[in-house]
Amino acid sequence: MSDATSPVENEYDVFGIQDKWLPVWDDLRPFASGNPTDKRPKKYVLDMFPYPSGDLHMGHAEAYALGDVVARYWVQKGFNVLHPIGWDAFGLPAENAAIKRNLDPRGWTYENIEQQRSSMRRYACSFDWDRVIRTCDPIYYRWNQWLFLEFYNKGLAYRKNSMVNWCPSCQTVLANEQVVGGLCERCDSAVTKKALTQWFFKVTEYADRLLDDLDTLEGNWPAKVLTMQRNWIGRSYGAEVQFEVEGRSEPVTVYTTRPDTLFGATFMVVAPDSELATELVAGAEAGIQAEFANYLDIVKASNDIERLSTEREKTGIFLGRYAVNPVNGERLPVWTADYVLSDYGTGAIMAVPAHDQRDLDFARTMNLPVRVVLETEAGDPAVTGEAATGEGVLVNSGPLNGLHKADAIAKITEILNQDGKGKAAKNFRLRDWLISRQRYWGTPIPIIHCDKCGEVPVAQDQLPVELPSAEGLDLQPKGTSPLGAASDWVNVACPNCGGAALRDTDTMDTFVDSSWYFLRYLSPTSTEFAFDPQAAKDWAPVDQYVGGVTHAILHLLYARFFTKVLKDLGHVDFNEPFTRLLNQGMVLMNGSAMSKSRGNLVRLSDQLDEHGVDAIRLTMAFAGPPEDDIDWADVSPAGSAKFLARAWRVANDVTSAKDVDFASGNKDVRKAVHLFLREFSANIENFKFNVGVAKIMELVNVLRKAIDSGCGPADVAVREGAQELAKALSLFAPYTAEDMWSKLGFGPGVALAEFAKADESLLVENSIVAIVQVDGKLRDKFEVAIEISADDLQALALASEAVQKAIGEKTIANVIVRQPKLVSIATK
RNA sequence: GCCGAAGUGGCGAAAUGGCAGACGCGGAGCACUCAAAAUGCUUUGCCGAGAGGCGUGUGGGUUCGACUCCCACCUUCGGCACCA
Repeated sequence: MSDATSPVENEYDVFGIQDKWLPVWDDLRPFASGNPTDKRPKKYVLDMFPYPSGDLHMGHAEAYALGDVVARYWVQKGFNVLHPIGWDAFGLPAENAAIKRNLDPRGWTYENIEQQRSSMRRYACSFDWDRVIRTCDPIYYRWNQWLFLEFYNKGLAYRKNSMVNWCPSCQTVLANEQVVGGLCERCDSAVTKKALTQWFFKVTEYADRLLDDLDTLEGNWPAKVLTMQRNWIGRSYGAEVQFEVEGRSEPVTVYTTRPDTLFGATFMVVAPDSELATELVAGAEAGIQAEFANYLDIVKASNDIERLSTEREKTGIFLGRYAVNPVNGERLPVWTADYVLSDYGTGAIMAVPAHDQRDLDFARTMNLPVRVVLETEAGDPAVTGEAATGEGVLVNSGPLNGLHKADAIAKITEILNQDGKGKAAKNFRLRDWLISRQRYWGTPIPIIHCDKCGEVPVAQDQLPVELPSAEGLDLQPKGTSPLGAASDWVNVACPNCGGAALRDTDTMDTFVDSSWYFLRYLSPTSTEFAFDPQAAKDWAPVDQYVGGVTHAILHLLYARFFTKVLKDLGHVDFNEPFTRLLNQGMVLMNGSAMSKSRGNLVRLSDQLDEHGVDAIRLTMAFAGPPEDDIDWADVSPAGSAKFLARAWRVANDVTSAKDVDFASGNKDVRKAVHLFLREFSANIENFKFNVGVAKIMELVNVLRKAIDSGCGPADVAVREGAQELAKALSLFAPYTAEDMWSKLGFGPGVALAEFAKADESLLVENSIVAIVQVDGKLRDKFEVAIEISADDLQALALASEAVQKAIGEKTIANVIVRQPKLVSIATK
């Protein structure tokens, strides 16, 4: 044992304190939240759970550093904070890695989880380790299956055949949300379309609520995320209009947002891959049928990348059929073209080339007529090639003539309604969520297919439907689920009739797992509930969610959808899962995302070995606003380490005894400490972590100066400051803070030490520096009493030599006095 | 193309409409040292010897006063992208 004067005890030893405190915390368990007698108010702080693909990286380090600031802050504000962690453990990367290395995805996944868990412990994350969940555990995914059946029984899970997104490389279908710019989110292959029977969740039934409830999150979620969600849901208002088609008994319904332009329709277009197109062309002459078949082949083969290429020529063919405009009886040729989508609206449109750019482009390509029905300031669309989409007055439109756009929409909708030819309607860009996947490493869908009985849900008491062992299964992607080959597993007796039946062999999209995991943390081991309803009442919804903006649409939309369904099913009593959301930025290196192929990868473990955990965490928080990206090339972990040593020395230099009354301490130092307390809280609560750290640095500078050249290390105000410093630093640098706390004479657990309240009586100012501006420019400043009168302040300002000089020959036009802070003089 | 956000020193950044550049990185200088490292202190927007002037993407506007509010433009980034 070294004594108190040995150099080792008086030096800041970054790695020594890590080794010293880690085992102490393991025993102390400061962040356990499960004590039922805990009377502190509750707060639920949640970090997005990681995918276990290897060890933690710099991005995790930023996310968990910032999430920890929030979680630790509320603990030290006296709250019982629930801050859990788990693993989003199912999914393609594990499966692909398993195939590549010829391993079971299980082993790979659990090894990575252990690796990450150990790194999180070292990183001093303030997680409650009693509540860990892993979505690939049967005890977890059993409840995915339960939820699926809840949805199924409500009619919210259904199976249908449709054209779906297909990734030819992953050999699986993808949800709309997983197609990014026409590419597979996971592997960047060009996504194509394929007709398949797949499971969907009926998100569209909740489209209105998902959109409207975003208003309740205003101010608490980043505006950017709210906008992205609104755009994604994409609600539009318009009308459905019925067109008779010659030779067809049923009219064809089209959707339009511009029913006011109905008199300007000059043709109709149906989506080539729609049933309607196939049906209509069947009644056409043979030549057209052949042409159509050819066109449809071309359309099906094209992927989204080709479709997205800009300035693409419009293509399409005439179907040889005619529709009738319901308002004027005109015959409109019916075309098919791939610019009309089969899965939006009704898959058929009325084309008004004068007032819709796409219709105009098509009309000009195919030499179809263009008729203006809305007079605007723009030129003739047929000549300029620019559709007139602005405001104007209706012409050539019978009863609508002379009306403005909005009035015309109302009027025509009314007319159509009366005549039974149409009605007001709305549409969404949002599509139903395709949740089945043709891969192994996911939650089996708890449905049994029986030739006699059809889809039969697995009984509740038969859950979970456990994923069979991967042993002996060929996981190579081949377009159908590998589970189909597990014959012992697939072949079952129908629960209904007892006859031979087959299990559904698809697995669920892993976004199902993450859509409700925040509830599972509340009772992570329950075999009775997905989540304990009482615990949900106590803790949910999440007060503060922290995670990357990459999940701005998919995960957050799905989790919001689940929450609304669970509310309707009576399982929760709130509408929105995440009350407040913080999106942290990314960690870059030299301006771009880190990657092995770019050669700019910075390894977290290397950084931790070089600078220590605390310096890395502090650097993450201090680099800038949390929403902004951090370029690791621009920041200085060495500078952070230097600062931590400086802070540590302050605590080490304190010589006064603990448990003293601070009232006798140096007034100036005390004032600085209490001003710090006030500002620091505000900064943290407003996510200005970088400014909060700057305030800590200022406090250290004040204390350093007080010790070296002020009141000295024995003054109790220095102790007061050092104690609050250790507490505040604990949010960013838990090891250093714990060691400082120990130097100050306390037992382990600075993370549980509550902040002192700012003593406002110490912050009362009796003088202030007043400033004087002449024509908006600062010309003088001087100290004045806080209660100075406006007249006195003005007199002082005008008497100032510098002010006189600035005014010079000019005459004073106006003097504004804001006592005691400011005098503003305007001249002319 | 449409929607949105952002432009402040050499760099990361701060600033309820009221002292622009807090805090830090980097730089310069000094002290301690035989020396170096570490540490501490001073200094550091630009131009100018100085007085002083100029400065928050550009141009206007509102205001006694604008990084902050309004309009237009430029640039960068993000989202959506044939959604009728």
